Amino acid sequence: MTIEKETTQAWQNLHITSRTLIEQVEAAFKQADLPSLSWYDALWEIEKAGGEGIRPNALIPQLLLPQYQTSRLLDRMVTAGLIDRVVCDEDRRGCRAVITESGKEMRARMWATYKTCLDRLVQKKLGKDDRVTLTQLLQKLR
Amino acid sequence: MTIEKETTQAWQNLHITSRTLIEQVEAAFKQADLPSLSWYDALWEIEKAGGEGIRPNALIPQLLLPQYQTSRLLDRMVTAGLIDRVVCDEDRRGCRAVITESGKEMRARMWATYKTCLDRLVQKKLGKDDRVTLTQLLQKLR
DNA sequence: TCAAGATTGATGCATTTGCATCTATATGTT
DNA sequence: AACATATAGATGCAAATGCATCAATCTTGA
Repeated sequence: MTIEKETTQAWQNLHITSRTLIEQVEAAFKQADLPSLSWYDALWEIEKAGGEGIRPNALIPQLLLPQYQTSRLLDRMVTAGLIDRVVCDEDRRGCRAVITESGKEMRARMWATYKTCLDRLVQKKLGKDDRVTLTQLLQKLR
Repeated sequence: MTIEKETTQAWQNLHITSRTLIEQVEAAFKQADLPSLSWYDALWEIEKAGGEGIRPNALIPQLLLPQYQTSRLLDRMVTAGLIDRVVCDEDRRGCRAVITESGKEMRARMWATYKTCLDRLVQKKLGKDDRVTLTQLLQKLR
C-alpha cells in the first residue's frame, strides 16, 4: 500500500485550509471582543431550539464536542448570562439549555462578524459551482 | 451582503470533514499507544532537517503553531528522548532541535499507522482526479 | 416490585493551552 | 563604543482540556 502524492496534498490542504480559515474567524471575533466560534455554534443551536431549549446530550452530536466539554461550555455561557440551565421535567437527571435575551443579542452580534468573514473567506473566493463541487468532494470523505 | 446556502455548506463540510478525519487518525495513534499528530509533524520536520537540526523559529511556520506551543512541544519531545536541544553556535539566543535515533524510530512507527489511515480515509475514498480537484479548490481558499 | 444495568450530566485532578512577560543575545544607529 | 531596539526562545500563571469517575435518575427484566 502506497500513499500517492495527490493524497498527501489533499490531506494537507484540507487541514491547513480549515485551520487557517478558522484562525481568521477567531481573530475577527477577538478583534471585536466577542467569544469564540464554539460559543457561536452552541448559541445558534440553543437559539434554534426555541423556548423549550435543548438537552445537553442533544447538543453533543451537533457540536461534535465530548460530553464534558459541552457541560463546561454551558457552565461558561451560564456564567456569562447567555443561557439558562432549566430543570427538565421529563428527565430529572438532565436539564435544558435555554437562550436568554442577552444570548440572542450576542449571537446576532457574532453573526454580523461571522457573516463578513464567510463572505470574504469563502463566497468571494469560490464561485457557486466551485462551492458545490467542494462540498460534494468533502462529503465523499466523511 | 448575503451568505448563500452553498457557502455555508462548503464551510461546514470543510471543518467537519477536517475534524472528523483528524479525530480518526488521533484515535488510531492512541490505539497504537503513539503520541499525537503534532508530534508526528514536528518529528518529520526535524528529521528532514538532518543532523544539523532545525531552529525552533523555523519550525513555527511549518507547524502553524504559536511560539510558546512549539517551545513546549519541543520540551516534551526532549523529555521523551525523541529529540535533543543542541546549542546553536551562530546565534546564542537560539538552539537547534535534532532528532535522536529513538525519535527516528518513533516517527517511522507513527508513519506506519498514519499511512494506513491516509489510505483508508482519503486514497480509497477519492479517485486521483477528485483528489487533485479537491486540492485545487482548497488552494483557492488559502 | 425491585434489583441490575444504562444513561444524564457534573466534577476532581493532572496535563495542556493562551497570554503576557522575561532573559539573553543580536542588530542597528549615532 | 554605547545605547536603543529587535529577535529567539523560555516560563509563570490563569484558564481550558482530557480522562476517569461520581451521583442521580431512568429503564429493563425477572
